[in-house]
Amino acid sequence: MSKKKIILETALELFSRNGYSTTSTAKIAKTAGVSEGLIFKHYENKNGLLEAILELGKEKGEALFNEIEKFTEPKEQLKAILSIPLNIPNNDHAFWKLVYALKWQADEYDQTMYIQIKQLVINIFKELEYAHPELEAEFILMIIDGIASSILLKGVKQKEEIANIIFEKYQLS
Amino acid sequence: MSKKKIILETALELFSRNGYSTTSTAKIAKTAGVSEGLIFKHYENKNGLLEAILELGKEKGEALFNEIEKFTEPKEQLKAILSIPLNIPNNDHAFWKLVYALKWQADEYDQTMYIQIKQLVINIFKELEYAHPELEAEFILMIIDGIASSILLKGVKQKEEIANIIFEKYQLS
DNA sequence: ACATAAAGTGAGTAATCACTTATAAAATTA
DNA sequence: TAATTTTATAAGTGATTACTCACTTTATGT
Repeated sequence: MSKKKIILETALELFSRNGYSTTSTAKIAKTAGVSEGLIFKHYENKNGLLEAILELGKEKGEALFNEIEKFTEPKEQLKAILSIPLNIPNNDHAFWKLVYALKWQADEYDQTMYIQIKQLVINIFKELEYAHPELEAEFILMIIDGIASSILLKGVKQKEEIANIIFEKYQLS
Repeated sequence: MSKKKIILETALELFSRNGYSTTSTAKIAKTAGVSEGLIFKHYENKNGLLEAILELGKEKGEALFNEIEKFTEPKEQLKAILSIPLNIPNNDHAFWKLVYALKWQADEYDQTMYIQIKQLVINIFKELEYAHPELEAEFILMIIDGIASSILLKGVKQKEEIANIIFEKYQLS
């Protein structure tokens, strides 16, 4: 693995575990086993390093989105969406924890992914002829965020059982 | 208001808006209109200042808890619990935003409030003869966290309508 | 009124911050 | 193989960090 990649992965790990602002470039360099200057050769500044990490994660989000659109039945799509936080791969754990933590720090954060998936959920509820598709979509995205937060922070043991409870409430089982 | 109190309120505001670690004691002093040294006279260090803020908020949590226990009917208690995030007073907004942000930074965070309220919800679901009271309790606390996060970060316009959607799903309306 | 304590200040402190620069080693190209 | 570019380092830079210290002002109790 190139030193450039090592820097990125080390930074992701440290940002995720200890927070962006409390992680110094000196710490990243030492942990990654490179000189501090190299960080600024490859990524022009600390924020550039963060953006490179987030850019890499965008592909993960889009892959997720495409996966859902494969399903034709709205109920199946809804099941897939509700299952997203329950199926976060261990590899992506650090990335999503960082994303969720950043929400609370930055003044503005990227909502394109949120808007995209919300529209998808609205359409699903329209097809299912719910009375208030927009509200139901907003609500379900809150639930998903709640589940994701719980998993990322505390770890949830009984993922299957939690999934069943949601599926029952939306008559998807 | 005493300068000690002004420091505390200024710090709460800045910690909440810009994050704990990115808020310097110099910035707090300047914003509060006091000398930087005074911060350390009243609160032994920066972390002590944070703890004083959180300590003050604990009472708010306990007051909330007592308010719920006043209800005798389990369904009414559940309604009250689900309404918590929807009824956060504007005054407490900064405090709760800080608490939620800190969850993602600190290695460990105080879970006593969570455990307390979880037990309350478990008992409610037992009384309502749900099949899996513990799981249902865990799930509903995830929902509450999701709603709270959404309100604190984005602000939710249609709080009433969101409340109705949840109440319908739990047959509380 | 006087002594003691508490509140408050402003100029320090060493350490750490993100970032730069000069220079060397390694890889690539001609 | 020689020239050139890329990768990497080590030792800096000024600015900012949390915190201290010597000192003054204000309040309090007898």
